[in-house]
Amino acid sequence: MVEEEIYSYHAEMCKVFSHPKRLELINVLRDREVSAGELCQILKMSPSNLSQHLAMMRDRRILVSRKEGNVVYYRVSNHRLLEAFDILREILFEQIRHDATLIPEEAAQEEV
Amino acid sequence: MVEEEIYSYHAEMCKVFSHPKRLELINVLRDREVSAGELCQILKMSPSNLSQHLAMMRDRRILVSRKEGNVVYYRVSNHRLLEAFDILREILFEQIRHDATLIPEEAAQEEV
DNA sequence: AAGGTAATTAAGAAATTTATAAAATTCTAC
DNA sequence: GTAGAATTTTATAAATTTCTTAATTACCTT
Repeated sequence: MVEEEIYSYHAEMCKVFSHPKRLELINVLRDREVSAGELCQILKMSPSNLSQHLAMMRDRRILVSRKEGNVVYYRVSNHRLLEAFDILREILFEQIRHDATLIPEEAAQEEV
Repeated sequence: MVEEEIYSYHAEMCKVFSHPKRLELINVLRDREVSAGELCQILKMSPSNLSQHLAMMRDRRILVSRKEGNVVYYRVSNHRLLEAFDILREILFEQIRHDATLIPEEAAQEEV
């Protein structure tokens, strides 16, 4: 496999993280398996739209599913994904904290 | 800041990783500062296209720049980003290795 | 097998992202 | 200040992503 191809697959994988609802979904599945129907309610999305997001995440093997009767359960395929998720989220929080100190009123509050 | 908003920012940040050239760019900047012009050559991109990618990465504060004369140098703002980068890349490699063992010829080669 | 529920698929419109080409900006050196 | 190099910006066309609605599939219950 060529270097260039690897970056393409890597980018495809990262596209999973580039939508707020998909991030929320991953966070919901952090420590448990949840059915498509429950996910609809939790994420407040239409079954159809959710299903499309689930399909693309399954294609890229970020999620795996298990069918029980009529119900399909989803879970995260590899928990190291959540490490990456958390690192990026922490970096984001650092940025937000840093920005807060640049806003006079908020910086003043911190000094209290 | 609302939970929902955080996911949106988080997703915006992750969009940086969802393009193969941007990933390659981050990898080039892993351990050094490089000018826009050099990046053009290394990544084989037009100055204009590269500059647009650099701008969006700077907007999201994944990169920071420093100007010296009329040369602009770029570097990664936070090295923890590379931890996330590497975790995702490793997961990708695991997937590729796993797939290889499912292909008869390749699996046979591994047994040699 | 008929009806109901859960989930997926398909089709199409709207929004976003990406790449290319041309114009503009910034700085250096003469 | 004019010419030239490095970089950025603007405009726009092409490609991709996202969401909505409607149709379909899979499975359970009676």
